[in-house]
Amino acid sequence: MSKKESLKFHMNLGMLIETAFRAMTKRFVNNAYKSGIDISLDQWQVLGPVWQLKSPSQKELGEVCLKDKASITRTINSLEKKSLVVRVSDQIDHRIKRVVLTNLGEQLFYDVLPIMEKTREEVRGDISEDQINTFKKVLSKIIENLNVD
Amino acid sequence: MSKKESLKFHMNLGMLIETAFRAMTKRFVNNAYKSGIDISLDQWQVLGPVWQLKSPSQKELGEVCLKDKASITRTINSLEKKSLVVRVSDQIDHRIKRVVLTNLGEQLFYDVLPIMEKTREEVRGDISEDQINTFKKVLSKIIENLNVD
DNA sequence: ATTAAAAGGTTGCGCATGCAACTAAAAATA
DNA sequence: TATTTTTAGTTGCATGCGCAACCTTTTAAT
Repeated sequence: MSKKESLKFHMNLGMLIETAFRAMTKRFVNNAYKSGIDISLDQWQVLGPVWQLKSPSQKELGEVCLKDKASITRTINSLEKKSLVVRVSDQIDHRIKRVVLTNLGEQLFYDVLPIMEKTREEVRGDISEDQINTFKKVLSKIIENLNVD
Repeated sequence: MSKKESLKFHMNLGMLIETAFRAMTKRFVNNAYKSGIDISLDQWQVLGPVWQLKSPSQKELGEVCLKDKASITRTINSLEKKSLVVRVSDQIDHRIKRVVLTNLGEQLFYDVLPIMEKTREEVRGDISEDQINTFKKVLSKIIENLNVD
């Protein structure tokens, strides 16, 4: 067993999850970078739902992305700075700001899709469908276990 | 299916991992807090190895904890500020700083152990041993898939 | 022995998170 | 209608990560 493997062997569940998560994030950002696209994971996590939901409010985005409203505010700021989205005040309810994709944002969205897919394949590698399913089931179970609500 | 469940249903692998990881971290910190102990996950992740390795260098800590040396520096700063560890220059190699537990640090270590264990049990809930094993195997596989080295 | 290269740590920068306090607008209540 | 409560979003603060530049000490090369 190599030194690296031995280390991994001693990792507990928490460290394994953290390591896997960071590696996945890094790989995605890196794959995008190699395609000349500068986008962070959380920006992508927000951009997707903006495309999908068609000018959602920031609150809706927060719910779908499972993110703090403060985080949404800041991510939208970044996306706006890059001219990928714009904020539009809701005509009826002036508290609400709707987030709308620009042409540039839509373009980028379509450019990132295959990168996302490629990353997904790299992550899965040759892990069997069965194992992936159990894996997801366990993750959901863990989340459920920790959900007090 | 409740709204929350429906959301979870649509989460992809990455989001599941992220959510689970954050929930676990939060639960650990919270359990510690409820026992009157103020410690963050990463502080604990470093404190453990300090106890286990007996005055390791910061470099060694970084390797075991899978953390950036910059992160180690800052975490040690925090731990030192709390008087849980001290830095001691290596007598032979003056570049190296060894991290040593204080009595207070050792005390806290022993106090946190059962909290760690409790958190672990809460995370696992009634997930079967088999499923946990597959789960870990998949995580290791993912990490391996993304490890270029 | 002198110079060059490598190793251990620290610091600064950009970015992301969570929490709490705050503003403005809308809804509920009296 | 006037007042209170709730809701959507923003901002400030503390915390953590990763990367790159930097300092100091040690090791390697010539």
